[in-house]
Amino acid sequence: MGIKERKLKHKEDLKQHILNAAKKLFLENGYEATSIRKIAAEIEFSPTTIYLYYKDKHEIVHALHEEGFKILGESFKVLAHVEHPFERLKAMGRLYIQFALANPDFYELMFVMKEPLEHIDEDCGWEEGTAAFNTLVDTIKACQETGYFKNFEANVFALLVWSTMHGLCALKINNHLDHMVTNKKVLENISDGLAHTFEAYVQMLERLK
Amino acid sequence: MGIKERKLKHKEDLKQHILNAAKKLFLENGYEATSIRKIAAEIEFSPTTIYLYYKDKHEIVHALHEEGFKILGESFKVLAHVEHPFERLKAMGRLYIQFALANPDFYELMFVMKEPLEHIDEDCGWEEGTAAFNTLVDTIKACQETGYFKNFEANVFALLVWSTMHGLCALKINNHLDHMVTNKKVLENISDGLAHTFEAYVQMLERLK
DNA sequence: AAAAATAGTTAACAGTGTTAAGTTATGCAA
DNA sequence: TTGCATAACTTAACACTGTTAACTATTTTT
Repeated sequence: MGIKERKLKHKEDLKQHILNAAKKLFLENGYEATSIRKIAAEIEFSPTTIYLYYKDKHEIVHALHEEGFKILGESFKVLAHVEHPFERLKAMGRLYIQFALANPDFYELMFVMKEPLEHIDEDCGWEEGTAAFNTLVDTIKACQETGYFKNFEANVFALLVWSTMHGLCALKINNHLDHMVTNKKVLENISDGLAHTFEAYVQMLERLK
Repeated sequence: MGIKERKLKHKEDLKQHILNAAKKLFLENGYEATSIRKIAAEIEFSPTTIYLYYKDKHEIVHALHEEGFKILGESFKVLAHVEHPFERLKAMGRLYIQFALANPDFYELMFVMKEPLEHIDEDCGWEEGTAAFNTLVDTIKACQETGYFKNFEANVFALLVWSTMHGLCALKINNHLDHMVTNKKVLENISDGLAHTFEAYVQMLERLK
């Protein structure tokens, strides 16, 4: 009983097993409560065993961060079926917010925390993020071809759009919006859902035709 | 020598003394390296003494977070001398970025981390943040009176502006922009300085007249 | 002078990431 | 089959973290 069937034949299996346990704890209890020791307990191995498969905690959290991008990428797949560029951009924004609200811990790992990116493959770049950003740039460019955002450099404009979305999501997730709702009437509708604010943003972008 | 002149007559003095030590360590070595024990060592007191003046670490980091708002508020004072609302809005943005880049650790404490806001005065609200946001709202309203941002609810629009600025600063500070500069030509100018991107944003806002 | 309140300390608990050294089991050559 | 090297895993420890209970020494009040 205590010592379970740990006949995971290949190394890769256990490596994945560790990651799954980490993911489970991460989703259930958040980042804070996901320690090496708890991951070890979850898979019924000694804490040090984990270091045979992952260099350090950074590497685990980086792997989780990649998992997050898989989830986001998966939800972005539907965008291929949205013909009109601006509609695609809007849908992208909605999916982004949706992802952030549904997976706040993953969002933090992917876009807020610096831990996953530091000490991991020296200045090798941030592939996942760059890829996601490039699809945004492409969409912006497509929008420009239909008359939107004229006279803007696509990359810079994409960064602005992303920043707005990220700022919105980050402030919401870190409770900075909710903590501001003392002025009851003033900000009530804002932090209710981001949907309302997002629609105003769309309206704003629409004026840039 | 070892036991220095610890004749800080009043309690408040030592409380401030602790905060100054915390601030020093915080500025020198960042948040990670600012532990209760190190603060205690800095002021040559026992770690537990700190708990006689601050309930827990949250309270200290909250006090630091307030210090940050004092610095930002100080730099915002010059805005009173900027007559034209839109010019004032632009100046505000520049000062915000300037503050974020000059005091990244404070910025993180004030707008990124949730630690300073949780477990501190239950749902009592975020006075500092709310106050700062209100001055933004006022400026937006003033802009609207001179023809800008018509048909937008001031609060919502202010949140959008803040989100963009925050997104930009947060991504920059957390190195998410720099880690994306693998596509050398594409993003070179972007993460160089935020100034360029900010100017594009101003240009964008100007079109909403 | 005795009692009470104040200020600060030591020692400990329970937790963290991480590493060096030791153990056990596995597979392979002689 | 025996002997041995290597891989897989564990135990014990280090140096930290925030935090608390219990203790001491000093000052103030009665």
